[in-house]
Amino acid sequence: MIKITLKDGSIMEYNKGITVMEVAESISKGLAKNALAAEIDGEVKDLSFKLEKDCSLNLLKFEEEGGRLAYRHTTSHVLAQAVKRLFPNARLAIGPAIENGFYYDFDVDRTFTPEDLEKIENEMKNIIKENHKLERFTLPRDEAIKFMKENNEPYKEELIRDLPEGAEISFYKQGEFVDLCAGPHIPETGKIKAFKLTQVAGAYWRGDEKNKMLQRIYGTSFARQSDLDEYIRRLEEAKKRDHRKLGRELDLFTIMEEGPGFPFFLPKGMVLRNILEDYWRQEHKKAGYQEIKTPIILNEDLWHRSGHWDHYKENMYFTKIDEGNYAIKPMNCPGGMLVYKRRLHSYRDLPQRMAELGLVHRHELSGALHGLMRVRCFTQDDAHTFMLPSQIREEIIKVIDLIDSFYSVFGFKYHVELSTRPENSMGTDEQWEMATNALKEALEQKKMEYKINEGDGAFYGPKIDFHLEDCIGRTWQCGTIQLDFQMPERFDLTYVGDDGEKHRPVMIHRVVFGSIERFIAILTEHYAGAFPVWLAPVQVKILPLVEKHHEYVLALQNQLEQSGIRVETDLRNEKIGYKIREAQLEKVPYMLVIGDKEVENGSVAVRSRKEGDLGVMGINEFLKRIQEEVDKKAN
RNA sequence: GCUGGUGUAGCUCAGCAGGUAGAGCAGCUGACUUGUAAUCAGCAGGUCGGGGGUUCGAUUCCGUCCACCAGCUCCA
Repeated sequence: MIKITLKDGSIMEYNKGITVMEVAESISKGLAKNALAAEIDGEVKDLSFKLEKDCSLNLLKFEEEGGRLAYRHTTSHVLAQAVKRLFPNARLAIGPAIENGFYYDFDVDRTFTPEDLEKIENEMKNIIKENHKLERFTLPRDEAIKFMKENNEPYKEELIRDLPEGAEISFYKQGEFVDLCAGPHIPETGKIKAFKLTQVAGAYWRGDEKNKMLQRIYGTSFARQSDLDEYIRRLEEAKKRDHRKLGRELDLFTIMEEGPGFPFFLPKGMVLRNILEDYWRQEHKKAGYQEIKTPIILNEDLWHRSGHWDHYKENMYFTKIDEGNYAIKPMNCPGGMLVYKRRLHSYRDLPQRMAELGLVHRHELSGALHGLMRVRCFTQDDAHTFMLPSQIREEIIKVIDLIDSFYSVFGFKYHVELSTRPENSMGTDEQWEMATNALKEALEQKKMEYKINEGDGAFYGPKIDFHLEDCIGRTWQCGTIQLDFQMPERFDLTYVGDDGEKHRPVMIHRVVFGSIERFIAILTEHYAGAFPVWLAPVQVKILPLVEKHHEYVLALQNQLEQSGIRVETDLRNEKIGYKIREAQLEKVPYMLVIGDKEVENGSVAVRSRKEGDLGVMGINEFLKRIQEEVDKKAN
């Protein structure tokens, strides 16, 4: 007998060798029906897994990540099986479950068309109806390679060859289809209730652009048809929030053919941008930062000294001035170094925090450009802090707190990643270890959960990245904190210690918004263009009923503007419904309807974008209301 | 940059087996003087992404360049 600890803490006894499925059946019929996989001592396994010793067991349904991944992973196998039936020449690459679905990469001579997808979907339905059992088996390495050779699957063969020594090589068989796979999977194909193939795209074998481009079919699956429908509806909803569409409709910014990746900010976008920058300046002043501005073009020699020439040249633009070679800055740090170096510093003056809203230019691949999210010039809300080694942790924590205070104003959720030393980086292992540990310690002291991104750091140091979500769940890196021992070395930065000797300061690079452009894009999608009053480019729109009210309206506009409110008036000769409709579509937070009654007793009829008609109130009452909302930065 | 797709009026889109284009909204003009999401009428608006080739003739066919979209790669 073995003892099995269930999720609720109860301990059950079973015969050794019992399968997970049998345990599930013994607990309840419903559970057995809905269970897709199981977590056994923390590892996700198939339901057919045999329990041989005491363990903890947590049955996973679609609602649990482990169950969901197994379900979608099996759907991807069904996709591969259908493709092999319809296109026997297709070679299989990989087919994992991903965040909102799954994909499978194929090497095929022809390109899949939408009609092909439809045919594949139909074949998948057949496979589901045929209800094949998924059977797991393992092979020793040489047999596994032989097996894949016989099946003419060169990509699978390569995968097996790259598996570490001693790794178990497992396969899953469903009907005539066998795939190399670590699993886990759901017991049979018939359990898949609702799926859809969503798109085809190219993808490099192993994500390396030097390798062959394969064809990737994306899809998703759900335990219920209604959930799939809801997912599709959400995607459509998200399209309406796309900042590129809203940016045009709300006249915030534009990107023209004449400047791919170089956005133009229009008057309304500038209002938003300036509010963000004003707020940023105010908060940074409070947090002990001084502001500087460094030039956009600097001599090429500087970039040799900083290491950018060796590590970042591909992304930089260059120019010539009077026969001299110059570079357009892709980062603000070298300029910041020069500012620090302009004079001697005492240990008493550290930490010194120098902030800069710096416009940087980077050559991004044309295919990577994406509205304001991915551009070729953007403004970083940068800062470089120079400090004593003993001040590192405290400074990092201060930055973490500052970033958190910004994001919470907008109600953003974020997650944090720690990126470690990349290939082709500067410095010694000791320096990197020290820097990485300092970041870790700060995160741990803050009790923050974080994911580690091996090899994803900057070339000069490790970093903590803050990722925000956009409207369709993609995450974008915004804030980052990077610890740097290299630049101070390269630029021979010093401070004078209490011993009267020169010492090397440590530096951090950090941004809060990341890029003002990207942050505005995320804000736009987050609010679906309906910015809260404190951010709205136009806060109030005054709508006179007819011409005789214009005089009152203009005086009212003046009064509100004197109080710092951003106001527009609609003096056109149109019906009130028409003016309201337009203001509503422009997502203006407040509309003031002005007719005879309002003119007579000096009031305004207030309509809120969110709540509709709020009734008549005095001008001062309205002013108080809106000013309070602005002061609170209400969302 | 790579793979696939797209490019027609300010916006959303129709059209063309090859004979130089049309709608709605927006704009302008006029009428209407209006109480919480579209008043009516008229007018104007386009080298059909750029430059080539085939053709008597190309917005339509072919190749090329540019831009955009999705994904890959890369990143704030």
